[in-house]
Amino acid sequence: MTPIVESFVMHFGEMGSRWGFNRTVGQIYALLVVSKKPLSANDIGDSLNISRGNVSMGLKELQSWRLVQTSHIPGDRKDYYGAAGTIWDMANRVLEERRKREMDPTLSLLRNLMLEKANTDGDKYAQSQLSEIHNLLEQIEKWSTELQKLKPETLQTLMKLGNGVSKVLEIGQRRKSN
Amino acid sequence: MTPIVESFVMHFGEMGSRWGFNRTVGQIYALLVVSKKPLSANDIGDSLNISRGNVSMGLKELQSWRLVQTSHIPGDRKDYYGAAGTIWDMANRVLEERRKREMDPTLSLLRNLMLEKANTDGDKYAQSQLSEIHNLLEQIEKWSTELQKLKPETLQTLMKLGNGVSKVLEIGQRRKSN
DNA sequence: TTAAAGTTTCAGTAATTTCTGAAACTTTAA
DNA sequence: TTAAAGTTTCAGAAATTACTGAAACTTTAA
Repeated sequence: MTPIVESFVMHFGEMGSRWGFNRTVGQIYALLVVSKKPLSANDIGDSLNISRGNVSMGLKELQSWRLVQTSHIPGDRKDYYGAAGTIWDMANRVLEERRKREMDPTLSLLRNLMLEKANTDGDKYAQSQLSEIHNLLEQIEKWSTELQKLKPETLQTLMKLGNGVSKVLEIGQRRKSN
Repeated sequence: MTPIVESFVMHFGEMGSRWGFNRTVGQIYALLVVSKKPLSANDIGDSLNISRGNVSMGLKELQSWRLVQTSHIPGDRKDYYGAAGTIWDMANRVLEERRKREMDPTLSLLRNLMLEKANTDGDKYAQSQLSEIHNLLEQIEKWSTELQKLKPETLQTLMKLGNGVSKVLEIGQRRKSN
């Protein structure tokens, strides 16, 4: 690894835990992203100095995130791995996976708790708070799911619009009420 | 704690690490959110069965996220803690803090690496990938910052619009080109 | 069908993160 | 000014999470 690649890979490793995967997984993915040609599991282990078993676990995890692609070389039984899709796809996958892990379990718990009978005054207050959180989370979840369905270009337009979005919204509102 | 409150608190503890803080911090915050009246550090420690020191650390952390509010009772020296702001504020704080922790360090590293001289062909490819990631992150960062500046109502309108946003955008586009 | 090449699993070890509890420090009523 | 009440800090213990390396398993060319 050249110094540039190495800093990038190490950084992704350190950030990994914040992004929802462990160090090794982050390093492997980073390495694949900056490698022009696909790498074998052994190549990866050698570059990163991690055990063969760990490489295998990491690749499995990345596959579950649909972030790697395998390819083959004729006459060679080895699997070769590369980063799947565009950077854009990557961001989508990460968001999606995080939604699943960070929001879905909470939404489901909140739904259950909202159905429980509140016996005390305290419980009534608690449930009202729970329901607020539930509504907010649900709205965010719905919205992010729908954003992901937009064509990347539309999303880019929207993002570039930034603050200006309120102006466009006003126009839309006006049209509606006319 | 009633069973409802307890499940909620425990769940927030478990989710904590995914949301960027540790178990205790999650539990404390959850407890404050569902408590009508502010609680003293001792109340919190007793309810959650965690050490006094740990409560103090947790509250400090929550304060750095600007998620708690202190209040006082006349003739009582103790600090009393409650959840700060609305649920909406909470979501904003969490997003903001996570942006800081999850994106800013990476953006800054990428900027540096893009300035490095690429000596090899591999490095050139790596840098081109880095720059793609950089651009995407920067766009997301800018956008999310601007979204946060919108009035909650505007944001709600936008969220409710969901997929329909593309229609409104088209209208906006048309107006522009006319 | 065999064996070489590759992949996966898993028990034990290492590293990291979190928590405790005691001690130090701070504040204020008397 | 004192001491009681409250708060903070921090070194070490406990719990959690990640990693290694060896062994088991799978695949396929010959």
